[in-house]
Amino acid sequence: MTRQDEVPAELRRLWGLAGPARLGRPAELDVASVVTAAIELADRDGLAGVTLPKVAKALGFTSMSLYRYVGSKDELLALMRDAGLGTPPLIDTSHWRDGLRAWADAQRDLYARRPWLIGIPLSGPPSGPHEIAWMEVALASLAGTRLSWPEKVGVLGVLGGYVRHSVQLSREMAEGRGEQSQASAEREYGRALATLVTADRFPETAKLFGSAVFATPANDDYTFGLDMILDGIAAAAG
Amino acid sequence: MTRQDEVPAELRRLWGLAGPARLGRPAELDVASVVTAAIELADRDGLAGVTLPKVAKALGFTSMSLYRYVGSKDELLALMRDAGLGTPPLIDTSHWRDGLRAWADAQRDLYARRPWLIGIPLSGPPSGPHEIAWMEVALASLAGTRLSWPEKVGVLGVLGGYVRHSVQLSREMAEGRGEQSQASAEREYGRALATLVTADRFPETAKLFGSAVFATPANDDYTFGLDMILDGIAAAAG
DNA sequence: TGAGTTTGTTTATAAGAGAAACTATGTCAG
DNA sequence: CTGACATAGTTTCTCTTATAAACAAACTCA
Repeated sequence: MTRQDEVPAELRRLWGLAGPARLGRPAELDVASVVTAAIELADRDGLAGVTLPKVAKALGFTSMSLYRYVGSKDELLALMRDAGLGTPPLIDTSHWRDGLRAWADAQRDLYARRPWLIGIPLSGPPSGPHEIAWMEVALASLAGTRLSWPEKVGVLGVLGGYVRHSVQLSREMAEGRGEQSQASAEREYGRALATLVTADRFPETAKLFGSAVFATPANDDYTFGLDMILDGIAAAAG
Repeated sequence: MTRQDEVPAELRRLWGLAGPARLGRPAELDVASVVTAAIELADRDGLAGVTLPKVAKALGFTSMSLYRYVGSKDELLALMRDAGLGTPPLIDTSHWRDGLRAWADAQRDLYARRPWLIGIPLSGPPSGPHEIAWMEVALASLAGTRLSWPEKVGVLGVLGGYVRHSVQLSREMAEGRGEQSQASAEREYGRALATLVTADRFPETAKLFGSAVFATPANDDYTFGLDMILDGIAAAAG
């Protein structure tokens, strides 16, 4: 029955256990509105565009009013993260490999849609309802395997970390090819770098730079890496 | 011969291609001193302790003087990252699996010694001399395999991302067990969370939370995950 | 109706990033 | 040897941000 007392305020806000106080001046705002406004800002201007003053202005209030709802900016980020994750899609978890692949793909799509999610440093174990819902799907996929709990956690870490990392990387590369002016700057940067990475000091890397890897679409790389990890899991989980 | 002209200033600073100007007032500082001072601060106070005013004070100069050497704070962070990586240890790269494992372990040690390295968001492809030296070691390990260049890059991404992620995670857990007062707070937090993660909504996660995973040392998990990834690479690389 | 409570605002502080103008100190050409 | 020029470091200034403290406004309930 989750007694609402004894639950830290931070968790209560994460799980939406607010319950409007019936004493005192009635609230015009609530946590959800604040978080939604912040997310809209992040969707438009990226994480750097999210500041308490800006969120407040978007809502038509002063910065300080937000502190009645979020405690600190870091907490706002945590709330944004959980709300931004949203409810995971329905995934068939009867076969661990297909389940995990679908899970990874869904996360990838999500990160592509909300790049700023990656920018929020995850501090602490998963604790928001959506975060845990995602975790539940992955754990459900692994339920049939003979992995121990710590091993399952390890698998989640590898897989989740990979998706994050992969999206972040392909994002950076895409930015490089973004605008015309920046593209040429990036090209020049690459050429200058190539002159510094000489074959005598860095033989393999020099070969790599000579192979025009950084021009290929990163989609195949993602699939390759994912399969690699799934193979690794297969070796451990049977 | 790496013509120093045409190389962007940022790269020139990263690679130490300064060459003291022989015209005008002689410099009392240089990039290396600034970066060293910043790293000392980071080693002591973490990344949050690194601000331009503080670095400048540590050197006995004003904040603004630093801009003669680093361009922006982000660039300072990039310089710190490369310098903080340092030269990779000598690693036997004749067998890819042993080579990669040693590479991963070395990175792990490094991150343990300089946790703030993980906090610096890596923006853009590897471009500093040390960063590239590390990459060279990993690529050298993979030289004997039949992987394509994009596949090799994929392997590096998975492995490097995993080490980062793993260290970051174990670090967070260690912080949780840090001080006495915080430990109890953390415990209470965990108990409260456990009441929210009910078996009806999150059956697998509830079981996980009931298994006291978060008390185990994370070292085994690291080895497990690493082996898993190496197995995956083996499946792809022969 | 007034005490207690909650909300939003005002005001203030402290910090940081960075721009612009200025001063100090050197080289070199004549 | 002197002035033009270039480079270094400083001073001063402007924004922007997070957040604390005190306060005013709005509501409930005894």
